[in-house]
Amino acid sequence: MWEHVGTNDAAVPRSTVLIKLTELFKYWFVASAFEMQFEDECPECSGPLSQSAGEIVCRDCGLVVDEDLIDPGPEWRSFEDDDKDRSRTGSPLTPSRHDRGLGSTDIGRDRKGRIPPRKRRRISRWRLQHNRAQFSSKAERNQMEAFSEIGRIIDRMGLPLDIRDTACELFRDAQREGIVQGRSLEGFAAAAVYASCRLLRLTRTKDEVVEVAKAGMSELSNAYDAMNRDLSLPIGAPDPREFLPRYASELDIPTPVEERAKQLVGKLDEDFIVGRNPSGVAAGCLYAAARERGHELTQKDAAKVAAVTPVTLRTTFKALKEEDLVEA
DNA sequence: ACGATTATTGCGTTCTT
DNA sequence: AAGAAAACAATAATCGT
Repeated sequence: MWEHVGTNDAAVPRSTVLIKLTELFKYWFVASAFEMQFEDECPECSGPLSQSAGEIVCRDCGLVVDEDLIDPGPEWRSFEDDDKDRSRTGSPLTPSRHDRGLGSTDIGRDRKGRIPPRKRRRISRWRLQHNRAQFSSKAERNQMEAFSEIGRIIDRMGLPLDIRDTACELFRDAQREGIVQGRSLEGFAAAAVYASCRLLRLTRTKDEVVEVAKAGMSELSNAYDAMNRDLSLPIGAPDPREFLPRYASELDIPTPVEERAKQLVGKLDEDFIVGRNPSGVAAGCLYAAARERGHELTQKDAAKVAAVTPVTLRTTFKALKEEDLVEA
């Protein structure tokens, strides 16, 4: 729906005449269209919004701003690498389907029992063979398995759909590189989700993914490491700041305090941060900022949302005190 | 296997009511 | 004075290399 703006030139045929009147007018038009696209922000944390299936959620705090929308339908954008082909014929290309949504046919079941038994058996045999014929290789079957697992994880974690799409793309790439061989399929599904969260700056911890995934921690790590290495993803160590919006939202911490916490993370010595649990650092700075601004927050609660102990929170709080702006 | 970080537990101290 | 919260210390577990 929003992605339509600016990509579909044919959608504004009547305006084009007017637009040509002056260059100025043209720029105004483009600017206002752009603004319409992005003017909405999260009422709670004023973070960016994202549209998932049937609802609009905040990318930072996960607040559901609007739901039960009309499904925007197929996304008319190209999923090819070149980004050139925006053909509007044929079925929509969906990356989360093993065949990209092309030529899928399902033979339904007879729920009402109106088809005579003889015919029914024949139909059921058709279905079986038809479904078998859909997979020309083991790889395709694996891909479908992985995609459905990815979709399940995304759903359970309440993540936006574009995360799912890039996760599916990542899995494709991994498969093309042949690194899935001999490793857990579920692990790769989980790893793809984790990696795309990292890529799109919606960082979650591995633990959070493992909790809902079918894969265990070791499977995820194996797959993720392999992907990171062989696909050379541009992912470094997670920045503590990436956790702040979510934690702040869960603790009902006002935005200015969260901003202060972000600032504190930035002021922290780089040597201190490396090798330390980023979400622990985030919790420590959040706690420090809250105490400084007189916002009620105990170490216990702050540590809890970050899934660390008060003791680890304290180490960064202590460093904060020793180094600079935070009073005892 | 090793060094560093974090978790766990227990306990005396400080702050709040 | 009582209870909660924060600080401290020692040891076990875990992580990264």
